[in-house]
Amino acid sequence: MEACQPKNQKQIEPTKAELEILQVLWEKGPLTVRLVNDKLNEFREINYTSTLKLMQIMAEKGILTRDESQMKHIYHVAEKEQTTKDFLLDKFIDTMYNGSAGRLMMQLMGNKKTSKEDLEAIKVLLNQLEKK
Amino acid sequence: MEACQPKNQKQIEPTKAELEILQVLWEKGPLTVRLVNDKLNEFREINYTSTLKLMQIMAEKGILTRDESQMKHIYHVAEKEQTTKDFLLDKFIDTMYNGSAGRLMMQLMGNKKTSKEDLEAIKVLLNQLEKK
DNA sequence: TGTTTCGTACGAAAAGTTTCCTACCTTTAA
DNA sequence: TTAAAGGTAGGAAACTTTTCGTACGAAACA
Repeated sequence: MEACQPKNQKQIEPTKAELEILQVLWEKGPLTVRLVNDKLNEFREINYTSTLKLMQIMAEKGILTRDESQMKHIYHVAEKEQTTKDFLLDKFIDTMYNGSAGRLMMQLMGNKKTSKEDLEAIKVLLNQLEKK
Repeated sequence: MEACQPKNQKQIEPTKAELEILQVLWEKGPLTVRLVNDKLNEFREINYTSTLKLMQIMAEKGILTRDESQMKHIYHVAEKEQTTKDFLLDKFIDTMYNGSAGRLMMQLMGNKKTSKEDLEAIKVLLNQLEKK
């Protein structure tokens, strides 16, 4: 079987289901399909072969790579987690805040989800950035 | 024709194309299909009836309401812009940062998209929040 | 050694989303 | 008063994404 070539083009945008799988792999590191599927089933019912198929497609697209040296293939995330997250964050900011990260910040600061600790940490970071 | 009832359930998640339309309406306020379509065509080719259909579907789903008193129906966003954005932001934080707004903050602060002015504004906001 | 369990591969059905054709009505303008 | 322009409605085609059935090979085990 051929090695899976990542398409040499701009960042690939994962679908919703693909993102679920990425989350598992980001958290746990390289895994077999079985283990990914078990994890997914903690949240929702999903057939083993469905997860398999999805991960095979992701490998074709170049989102994942896999180690086929064992019978149980091991799937790895192809891009660095941070690279993908940066990309998705940018896209989110573009569509939701006209590309202004500041506006997103504003919304976050007013958000109940931002805790006191978060705000403290931000202050520290701000000071660090300022010194440079 | 019946008034369009928003489905009485949890927040509806707009699709990609629906979000495009929401963006136009958020920016411009209530509009006819024609005007929304014109705006969309500044970015990409899209047939008038496609936009019409989409907006009709959105009305059915309760994402939009419409004023049918004129022949040219006027479409309004049903939810407050901020409500929808809060919802989408929450979802984004959940999937990308395990629900921690702080982590998103951290990424933003390190991001090239956050300008000096943004950082300044954040500092001001931080101080305001602290005083309370 | 047979049979059960666990793995991959592949194709296609099912579901969701987007696009546009066609029909038909109203308004506008020649 | 007719033709053209512009509006809505509805259905179906096209495309994308998700799900799973079936086939078949390898490993585990009785």
